Amino acid sequence: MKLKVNPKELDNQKIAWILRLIAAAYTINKGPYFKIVAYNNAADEVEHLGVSLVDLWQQHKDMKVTNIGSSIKQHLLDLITKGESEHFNQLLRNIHPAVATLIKVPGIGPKLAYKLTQAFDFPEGDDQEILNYLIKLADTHQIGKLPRFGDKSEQRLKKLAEEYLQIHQKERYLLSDALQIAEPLIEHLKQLPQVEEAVVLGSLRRRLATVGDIDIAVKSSAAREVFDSLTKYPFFKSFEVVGGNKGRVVLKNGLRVDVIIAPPADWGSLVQYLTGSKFHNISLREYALKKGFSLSEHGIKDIRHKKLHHFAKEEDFYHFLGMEWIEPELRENRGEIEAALKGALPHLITLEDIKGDLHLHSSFNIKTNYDLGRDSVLTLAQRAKEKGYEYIAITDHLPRPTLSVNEKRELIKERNDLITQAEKETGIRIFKSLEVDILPNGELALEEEIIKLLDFLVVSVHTSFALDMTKMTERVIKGLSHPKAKFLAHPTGRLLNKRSGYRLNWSVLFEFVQENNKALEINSTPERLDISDEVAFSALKAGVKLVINTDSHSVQSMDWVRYGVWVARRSWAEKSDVLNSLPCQQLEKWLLK
DNA sequence: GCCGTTTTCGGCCCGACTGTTTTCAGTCG
Repeated sequence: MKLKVNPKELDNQKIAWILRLIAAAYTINKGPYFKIVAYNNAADEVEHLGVSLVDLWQQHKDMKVTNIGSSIKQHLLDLITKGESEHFNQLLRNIHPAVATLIKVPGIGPKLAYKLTQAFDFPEGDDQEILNYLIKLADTHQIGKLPRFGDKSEQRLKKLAEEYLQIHQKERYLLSDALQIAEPLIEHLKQLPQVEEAVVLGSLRRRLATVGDIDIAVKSSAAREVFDSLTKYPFFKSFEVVGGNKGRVVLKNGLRVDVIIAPPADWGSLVQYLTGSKFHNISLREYALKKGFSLSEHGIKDIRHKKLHHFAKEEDFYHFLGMEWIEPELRENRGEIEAALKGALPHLITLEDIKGDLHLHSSFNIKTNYDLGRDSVLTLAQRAKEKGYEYIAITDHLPRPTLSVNEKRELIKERNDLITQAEKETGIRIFKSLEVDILPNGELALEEEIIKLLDFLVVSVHTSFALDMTKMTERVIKGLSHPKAKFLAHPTGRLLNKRSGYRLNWSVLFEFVQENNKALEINSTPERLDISDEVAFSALKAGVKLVINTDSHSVQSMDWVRYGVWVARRSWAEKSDVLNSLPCQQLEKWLLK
């Protein structure tokens, strides 16, 4: 096959797929093992980059990306500039295009894909066409005739292809949805006398914005009894599989939860292993190997003395390797192992550090074209008090632009009186603010006479998402330049599982925000979580300050702040990086300056 | 092909599962 791409469509997902295809080509051509590993590592890296690789290299030509050295970079630059790479095409010359589709299917690797395309006359079409052909081959029992293939392989391949065609579009769960399923189940399990502890695992424990599945570990020596008791869980429907210490529970809403029972003596090793991330664990094993240890879910093996050390506590697992215990949110292979060895891990911000919410919508009828909140200013303030906050900001959307300035002024004055009243009643400091649209030309959609009546402004983009990166960056910077604009809300406009958000030149924006004493919001709305932890991580490196807000339209959603705090923790944020962890007086110095 | 607390050469994670076949290759998380 020949690889020809449209450079404009080269997003990270596609680049990663191409790198995996090259790794597959090396595997098929029996190339050196280390090159296969290198290309796969490069693919992993690109997939987890968080910013577009093409954008990155356009902004900084000599930007270093881990696991992409001079060689791979040159080939990728060929793709970006010319739409193809001679080196890649050379490697792919004996390989049928269908291989590129087949290796996307989990369960089909390079060798199997190659064998199939050698044995049969695959079409050169899209994924659907190729996989339908594979299904047809299985149905007509042609695969089973191949050497070292039988009925079972045939059925397995058919099932894999069908699942890919169906499930492949399946959305990942939002973190909030997964926790709503997992947390009550954990509580149920913890109440059993045979259960000492129960925790979520994997990306759920690391608090990723979205998770692929829900896994729970249970510390107990009585696997049988634990599984029996699960049938009494109110939302239990059936077991899909149970065997030994593992079981998959189907809940009444159809969702599946994997439960694994670990004996107390090995709890630490198992939970460490199953929390991941994969890349954290690989790095940890590489480090351990240099010290003569081999790591697994069973414990730490001393290679020379062939002795296996068991760990009841996860902390002890890390301590044994000579490092601090690492918070799950940090386990993404972003330097946490080096930091843990030096005793230099960040002191991550906690939920208790948050002193107020600076992005809340009230039910005050401000005659806006957008949604009103459901609860009054007073109700929001009372809830803030219950949460132990010192302050909040009421940041309703703009009054309709068709209203006259006088009408707007009357509305804002009426609302200001209401806020002052609620402030008196609750003792919570309430800032008078609005969430102001940044128009496509960068101007704010609100008159200066009205802005004067407010303490500060939250600015954000709600229209014309399609501007190119440079124009969008100029737009938000111009919007943020207003002296009263303090932070950019939901900076990329992304909606998880729905839209990817607009692109910004991050280094330019970071520099502006940092130099002008502004901030970027981590929006805690579960379907936003915007900015992402990857972007926040780079923002903090550039010295940018953050604010963590809920963008609540009701009192209930004020509790979403924990999701924003988790994003911040995943980006290594400490209390001092987040402005709404400041006590009220200090916050005012920044906000009202 | 890439990397660096064995740092510019020498090494590159671990165990389980599956299917097919008597000892392992391929794939995954």
